[in-house]
Amino acid sequence: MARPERRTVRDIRRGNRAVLLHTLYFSGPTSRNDLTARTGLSAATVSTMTAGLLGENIVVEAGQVESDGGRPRVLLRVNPEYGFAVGVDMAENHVRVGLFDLEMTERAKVDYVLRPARHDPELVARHILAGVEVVLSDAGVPTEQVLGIGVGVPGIVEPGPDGVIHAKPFGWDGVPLGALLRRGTSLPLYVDNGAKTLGQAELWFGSGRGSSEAVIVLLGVGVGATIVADGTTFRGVSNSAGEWGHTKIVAGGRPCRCGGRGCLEAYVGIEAILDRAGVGSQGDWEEDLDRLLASESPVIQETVTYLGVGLANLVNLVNPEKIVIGGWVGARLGERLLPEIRRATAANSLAEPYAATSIVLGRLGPDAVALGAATLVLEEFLNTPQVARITAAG
Amino acid sequence: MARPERRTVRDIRRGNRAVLLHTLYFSGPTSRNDLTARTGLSAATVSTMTAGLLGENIVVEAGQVESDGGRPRVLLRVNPEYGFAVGVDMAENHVRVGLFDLEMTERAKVDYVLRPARHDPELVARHILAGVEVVLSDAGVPTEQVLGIGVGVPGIVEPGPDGVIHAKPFGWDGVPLGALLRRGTSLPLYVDNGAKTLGQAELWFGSGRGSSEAVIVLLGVGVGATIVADGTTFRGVSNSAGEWGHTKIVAGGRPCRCGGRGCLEAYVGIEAILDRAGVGSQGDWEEDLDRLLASESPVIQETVTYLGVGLANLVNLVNPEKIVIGGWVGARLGERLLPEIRRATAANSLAEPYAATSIVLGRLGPDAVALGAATLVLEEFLNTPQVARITAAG
DNA sequence: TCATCTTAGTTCAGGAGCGAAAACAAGCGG
DNA sequence: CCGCTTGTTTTCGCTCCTGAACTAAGATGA
Repeated sequence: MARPERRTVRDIRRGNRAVLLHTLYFSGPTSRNDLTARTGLSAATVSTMTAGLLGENIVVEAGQVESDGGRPRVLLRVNPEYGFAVGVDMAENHVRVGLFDLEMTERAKVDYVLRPARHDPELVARHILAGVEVVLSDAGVPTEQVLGIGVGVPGIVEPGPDGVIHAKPFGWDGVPLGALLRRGTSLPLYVDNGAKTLGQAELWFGSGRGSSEAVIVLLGVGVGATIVADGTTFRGVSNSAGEWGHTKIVAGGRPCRCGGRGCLEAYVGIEAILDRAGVGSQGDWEEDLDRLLASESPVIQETVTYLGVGLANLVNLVNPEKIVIGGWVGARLGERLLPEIRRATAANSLAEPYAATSIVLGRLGPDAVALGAATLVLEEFLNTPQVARITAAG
Repeated sequence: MARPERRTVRDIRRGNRAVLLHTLYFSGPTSRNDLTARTGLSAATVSTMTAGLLGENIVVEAGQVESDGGRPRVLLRVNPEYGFAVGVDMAENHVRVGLFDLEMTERAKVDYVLRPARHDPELVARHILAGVEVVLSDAGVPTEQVLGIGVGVPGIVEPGPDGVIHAKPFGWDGVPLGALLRRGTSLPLYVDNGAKTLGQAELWFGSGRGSSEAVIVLLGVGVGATIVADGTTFRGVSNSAGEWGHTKIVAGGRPCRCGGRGCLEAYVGIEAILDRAGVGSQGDWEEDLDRLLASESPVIQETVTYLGVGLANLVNLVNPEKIVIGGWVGARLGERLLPEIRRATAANSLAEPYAATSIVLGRLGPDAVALGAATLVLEEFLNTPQVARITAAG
């Protein structure tokens, strides 16, 4: 049962401020006049509210545009330099730290290679904290201007302030990465599963843009998904919703590294694909996959079929408007096989939900995880724009 | 991306009124004093708001309770007779119409048997409309006091005002049942999938009570699910989310009546269970199932395993707090095999989400579909309590 | 019996919001 | 320089919620 919450008159203000900021952010330079139309707020409210935002330097003017014989419109936009967000992509073999302005333009970045089996939590945390220092000084951004740090990690992230991670293939079971990081910084921290941050990125800035019911799947070493319901990431009760890679598509089938059998990941994860093709996994996975795709191996068609089953299950269960295929394996497969993937999905879904879904490729490259992690910070900023933040600029 | 909506000061009133009504409804008789604590609203607001609700006869007094030496508390509750809701269960072989008061006590009901292959939409619509007449006159409730009619149907219901239904095994493809009904009544209509109305009933009044992240599965002739996210039924983009029965658990497996292969329903739907056991489906399904359960057939264990796979996929993908097993097949299986079902689910889920989920049996009997359909009306009433409804009583 | 205590519920003044409309601003055309 | 058009700000009235003062209603005990 839905349990609505009490509201007070101040919530209106906060809420409408968020509406205004969202609109301004996603519509780009907009006049006050346009804002009244787009938000449905009265001109009066837009006026006073924008005055406040301008005063706080959250919003800046962005030129004028002449109007049909009358007073020209003054364009406004979110000040991209009002604040910055750090996005961290912590993956199986590297830690990547990026600094983004509010328009999500990358201002600096730094990479650390993780030697296999060197996933010591302390070491990773040190890498991340060092990375933050580096990108800030490279870009000349003072810490006070950073709105927060988002971190995308493999595995399941418990809800709660400590950012506790469970990542089997990693050897992490209950590592409180958030707590480790908080020892080295007082900035707001957002730790989330990497598939979810990638999903967030594609949803806001990539192929998912504009959808409010969508699924973004990640095909890489691991297989995961972000389910978007009503415009926000669906997390379930303990933040692990979307573990698509370990749903079973062949009861009792191939063993999976999770310990189970018949998982989707045991068919369409990169290791599984190469293994099924009998390709030695000693070399470079990307090269191996490319060679396999270039060959006429029936394993390709099988992979497409299994992927179609997995996607069809999402179509039936989630009924999304859009499915975005992301991750580097997804990109390679999709590049050449998208029509076949669509056909395989159609063959395994119910007609009505399939007809309502469009299946597309992700648009963002390998940096999507870090970008999405930074987007967590942006999301918070747009939803609850501080009123009393002290700005250095201005 | 979440897109907040503009609010005006009047929305607060409406919203808080809904908060108050929800609290009153679900907490039963409650004093104003308690209401301030439970809702977080100030005593002043509760006072004026309840005065309004009392004046409109939506809320009535329900006795007093003495307080430790001071003025006794006056208890308030939603007036169960303020309005009534009709709930219709339209199934493969019957149409059942029930009249419920606001407390969801059944005041009258009537059944019509549908002869197989007599699913003429006009006929069904006539049954429903006749049924409404009958229950109203049986209970002596005038039409003006009816808040709406909810209808639970098999198959997929398109969003939109016409209640268009797609139900393959039924021979209905694009039947606008809502529009047909509207020709015979001007009451508000809510047409929804039967698995969803059952889910709604279990969520509000059955085993799902209090959960805001849950899945209610329906095991019967068909197999379906209601996914509850943030306290409300998750519908996807075209209202067909939750088609769990046709998700694939064995790629390329047994053929299903939907035309696909390897669907869950082709393993745990009643026809599939009996078929796999080699039981002739001529007799009564319920008897057949009971006999099968009493036997030592390995088909039972297989069924549990397949069901476990299906449930585990829900656990991994949805990460619910609770899974409620409903439907008559679900009840029979669960009665004897719940521990085995839990084990099978555990064996196929990731540890973290499984640990967060409790798997329980539904508590409502065979009338849950009709009750849930009526609950659609109730939900609307609680969320947007009319301000100017004309009441006969009072 | 009645003053006092305790808890419940109501009323009122004050502050915060929004919206409609009037006022003001800023170009354009003549 | 004067109207005209369009964009933005200000003014004013209304609604809402809240805290505090106030009233209501029973219990207690001298």
